[in-house]
Amino acid sequence: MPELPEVETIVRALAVRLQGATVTSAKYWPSRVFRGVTPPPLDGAFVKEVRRHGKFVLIELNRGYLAIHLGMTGKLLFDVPQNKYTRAQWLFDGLLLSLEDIRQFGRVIWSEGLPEGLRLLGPDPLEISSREFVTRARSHRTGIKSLLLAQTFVRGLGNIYVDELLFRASVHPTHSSASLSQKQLTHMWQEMRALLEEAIEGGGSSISDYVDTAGRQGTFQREHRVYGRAGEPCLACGSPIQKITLAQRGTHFCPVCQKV
DNA sequence: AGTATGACCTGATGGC
DNA sequence: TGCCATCAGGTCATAC
Repeated sequence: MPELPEVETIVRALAVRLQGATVTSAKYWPSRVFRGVTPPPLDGAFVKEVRRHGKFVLIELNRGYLAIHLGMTGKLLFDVPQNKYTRAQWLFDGLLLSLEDIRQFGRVIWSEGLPEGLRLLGPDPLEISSREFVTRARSHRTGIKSLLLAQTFVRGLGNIYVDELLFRASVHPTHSSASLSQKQLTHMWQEMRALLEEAIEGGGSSISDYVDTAGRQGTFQREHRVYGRAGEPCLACGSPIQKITLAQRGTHFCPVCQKV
């Protein structure tokens, strides 16, 4: 479900309410999200900082790091009662935070240092320089869509925003990354920043599951130009948006505006 | 290094 | 109403 803009929206809300708070209690229900390793109770630990690391919500406590990945259907919600999809609950000075995850593709990682799985990710799309983006992209010879989806290339993009980005950059999803010109990649870098900033501004995209910590939907789905618009006219040229399967992911693009 | 495929989970939707 | 297939904001692991 959530990609960079959705996680950023969640993290901003968490930061406001959790900064400096103390964990009163923590409860974990057995589920796949822990991958066999349940975090310790954490009673008395306090929150130093909450930030986003790619698609991970990272809660830095004085004793270590709680990293939460929401997978496809994960939600972090304030003040909701426990239900059959509740995987964890934390009480922060009387404020209840619940992790719900229907499909259990999400993950909760506890580590005293920054978890290795996070350290191995590529640079943040909002922090990478244009030069580095161009250099890195040209050092691979895979298709541009699969490269942008690889969290080791840049951390935080997912299926929606990659499709939207490639449309804005007028690049076909299967175009080889190595053979994109410097000009094309620089343009893509600019569009990437603009897209993500607009999406954060809109509170992310809600297609089916995504809601913020207050249970509210995002609004950026209204601005999608190709994602979920198969068969509808391209907003630039009018030809029908095409949907194909690439790397088992639904891929939306305009066959006229996005040439190989 | 790349790509292709299936696995992991549960629910919603559409066709018959 | 029921059954079946397909699809879904994401990784992983394995095999060529």
